[in-house]
Amino acid sequence: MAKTRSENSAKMKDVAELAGVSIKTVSRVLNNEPHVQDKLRRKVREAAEALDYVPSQSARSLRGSRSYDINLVCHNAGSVYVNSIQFGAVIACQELGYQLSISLIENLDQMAMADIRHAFETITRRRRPDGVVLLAPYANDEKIAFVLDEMGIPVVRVGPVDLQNQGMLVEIDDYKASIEVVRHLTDLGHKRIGFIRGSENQRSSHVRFSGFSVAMEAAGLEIDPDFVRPGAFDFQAGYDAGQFFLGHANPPTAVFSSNDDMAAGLVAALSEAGLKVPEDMSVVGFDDADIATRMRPFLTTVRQPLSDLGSTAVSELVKGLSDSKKAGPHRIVLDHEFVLRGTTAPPKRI
Amino acid sequence: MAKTRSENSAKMKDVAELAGVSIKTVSRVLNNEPHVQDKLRRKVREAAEALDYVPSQSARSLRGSRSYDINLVCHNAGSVYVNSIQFGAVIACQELGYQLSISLIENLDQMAMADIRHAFETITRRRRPDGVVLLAPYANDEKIAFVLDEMGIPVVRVGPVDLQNQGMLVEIDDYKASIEVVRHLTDLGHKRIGFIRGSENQRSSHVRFSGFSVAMEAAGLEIDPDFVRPGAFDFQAGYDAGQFFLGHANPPTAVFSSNDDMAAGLVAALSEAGLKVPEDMSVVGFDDADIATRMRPFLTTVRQPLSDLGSTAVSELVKGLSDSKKAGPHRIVLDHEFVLRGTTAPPKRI
DNA sequence: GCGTTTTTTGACAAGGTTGTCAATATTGGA
DNA sequence: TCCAATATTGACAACCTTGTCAAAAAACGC
Repeated sequence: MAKTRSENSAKMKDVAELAGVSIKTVSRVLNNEPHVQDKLRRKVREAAEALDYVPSQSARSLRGSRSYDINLVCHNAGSVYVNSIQFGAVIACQELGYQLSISLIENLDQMAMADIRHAFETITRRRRPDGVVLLAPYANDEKIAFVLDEMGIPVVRVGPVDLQNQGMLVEIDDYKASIEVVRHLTDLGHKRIGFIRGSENQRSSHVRFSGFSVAMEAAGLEIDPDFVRPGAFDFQAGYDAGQFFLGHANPPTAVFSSNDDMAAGLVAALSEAGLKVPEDMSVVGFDDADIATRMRPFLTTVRQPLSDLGSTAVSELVKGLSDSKKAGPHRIVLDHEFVLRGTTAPPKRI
Repeated sequence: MAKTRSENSAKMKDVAELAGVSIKTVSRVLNNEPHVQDKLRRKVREAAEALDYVPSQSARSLRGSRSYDINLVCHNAGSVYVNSIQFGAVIACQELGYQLSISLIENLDQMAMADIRHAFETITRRRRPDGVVLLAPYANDEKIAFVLDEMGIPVVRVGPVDLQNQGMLVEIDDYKASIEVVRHLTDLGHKRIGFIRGSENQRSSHVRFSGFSVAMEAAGLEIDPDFVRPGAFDFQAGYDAGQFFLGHANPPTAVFSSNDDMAAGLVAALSEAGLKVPEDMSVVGFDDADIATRMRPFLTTVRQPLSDLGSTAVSELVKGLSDSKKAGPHRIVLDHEFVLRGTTAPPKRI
């Protein structure tokens, strides 16, 4: 079989000897600390390179204050939303010399404060991550925010949040995006516009709905309460909403769905009933998920730069760590993009 | 802001004092080592519980031979395949007290042996993972296998593999599943059956095709080379295949697609041209991905227990680690499931 | 030129665990 | 009952870094 594991990988001591300096100086150079002559700095770098030296994270994190580990806490590691953000986060971590680890927490709703604290303490103590990336819906959870703050762990939240809590936040402007969607529909001449909400425990559901409401009002249009359907961001909810509209005497001519999956469900329901999209009803989604271009016609939607959200979250976190002065409240808004495709057209009727 | 980071989390020393034993005994108990009286064992467990003790992974991995870290190496962290496996792996890791970290390697095809070795050495030395889970297409890569074996890192491969290399492997029986698919179609009366291949660099493409071929031959049916279309596991490839079949004078009455995404593309192409599935053409996919129940009609397909593949890979890896005797070559085959849905029916014509 | 401040460098301890090995307690055999 | 073998326990070193602090070197002020 293979050779025994450890091998003879170079240690800091070896680098120090080769460079003719003390171990501590090597440490300083490799951590980009000041107080080292440029000449020595170069020597050390060369020695490290020559020996193909890779520092031991275990030793680093045991002794030092950094673990070079960032923990991504999420709810469902199977969803496109989570996975795309995670993808960006992994890339950023690799570039910055960090390691991304994943933690799953389920059923948080039913957890008492003590359980939440326990869950995070376990995550945290096992391999004291330098920071935590908190994805929706946890990004907006007060209890988690409190526990993590209490533990002094830097956090970046991803997604819309309404916590008073200061801290770092990376998001897109869901509100503005929703307004653009409505404007697109009203520009086409729609007046009877429906809306499919997302999960009640996700802040984005509320923000998108509020953008929708405001834009409708700004356009001088009434919102028919019948046309605002509930949903949980899943295909079936969109399908159900479709069934409802099909049974309605005077359905909306356009529907804005809080996400693509539901929009696809809506379109499926309509198509099965023999209705044409966009001729009989215009549909707009949100996310630009895979399904937006797997359905026919392609879905008009709003693209969220999910992978950028993930990488930005990580790089902000890391940036905040090296700034000795704790980076204060901080909100980064990435650009979304309205993607005009085939599911929207002027209304046939009014 | 928050309290300072470290806090006063319990250490092994504290547990030892509370239990009235030596530190080493605590270590033994917590690692399930032999040579401890049951009475002491219980005492230590209670003390650890009372103090809410969580061991420091850094110290453990610095001193000991285990890092309690498992590294998942994959290519594209955005795909459903990868993400579902990863999901299972995270769950298993959490249960077993391990941490899952993710590494992305791109463009491996173009990497020289030295680069591959370097990439893995970096991954490996940073936080010496106890094992590596290698996903397709890397699971079948000779160079990676060689490098990891040389480094003495235990590996579990997930997916079909044709390496001579011994080692652990977790997969489903793609071959058998393909045969079942063909049998289903022939049972329905189909004789002219097409096939859409997957990426050439994925072993599963070849295995599924070979199952297809064998089953066709067993059924006494000819394979029309025209009906075997290329693909890369993506929606577009299926769509393209559909276009081809639409232009064919005498197209197949049924098509077996190497995965669901391509099957969906195929159905989309047919629907756009006004053909009905399954009436005009039966379609079978592979994977039981989300899209299988997002399209209409629902896709007949083969379910891969992806998340189970991930959790099994991790638990086998961990099992292999604790068996002092290196677990030898080892192949675990999980059950797949043929999922009969709406895209298959007897042929209208022969 | 000499004392003082500032910059650069290194010696040493410490971090929390596990491996080694010796010491002690227990068991078994005669 | 006593000695040998075995099972249990603990003392101590070691793992590889970084933080602390003091020493050495350089720069500065007069």
